[in-house]
Amino acid sequence: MTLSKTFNALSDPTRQGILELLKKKDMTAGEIGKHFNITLPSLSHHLNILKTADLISGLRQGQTIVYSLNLSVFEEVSKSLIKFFKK
Amino acid sequence: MTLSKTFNALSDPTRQGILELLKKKDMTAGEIGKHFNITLPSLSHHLNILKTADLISGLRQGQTIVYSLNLSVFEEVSKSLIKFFKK
DNA sequence: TAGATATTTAGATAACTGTCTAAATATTAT
DNA sequence: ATAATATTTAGACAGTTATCTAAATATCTA
Repeated sequence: MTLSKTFNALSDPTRQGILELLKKKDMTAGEIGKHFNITLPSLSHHLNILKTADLISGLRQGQTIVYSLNLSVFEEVSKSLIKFFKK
Repeated sequence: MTLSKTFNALSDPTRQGILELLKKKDMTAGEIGKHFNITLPSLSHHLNILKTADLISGLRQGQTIVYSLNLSVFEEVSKSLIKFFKK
């Protein structure tokens, strides 16, 4: 995953909001959706971008899909950013 | 400046390249342009986005405009990012 | 097997973005 | 003043993106 892709995934307010929510706890798509004024298909689109950037994972549990942060990737991205800014 | 705006400014490979160059030394638009296969107007567009995001400054010195990193803003953004990822 | 619930996929559309060429502006030198 | 150099601004265009509605898929329950 390139740094550009990651920055792009992070550059949308809705996606940032999704990540902020998932920092607190894992949530289903429906639960996440209640926090934004967009339709579920639009939300699904954002979830897919975050998944493609490897920032989150979705795990089906019965009828719902539970989303969670990929903490290790988060850590890695954080390090890349610090490196980018500090060097 | 919002974090979204900053991420957006950072999400383009050309703009990342410009920042990498300016980390080394201040440069004029023309000097920067030599490192990329885009026209000067396109480059100017990217410089403007970085300026709007407050990541760089341009100072006219006679016939040329010398661009430099806004180091304090860079520092600040770096801290915001760390906070975003760590909390 | 139906029906209900949760989520995604498909397809359309308006807005945004990166790029270009041509023209404009600013400065310097003759 | 005129010409040359450096950079930006204006306007157009193709590709991408965020959004929507409608339909499809997956799971659970009766």
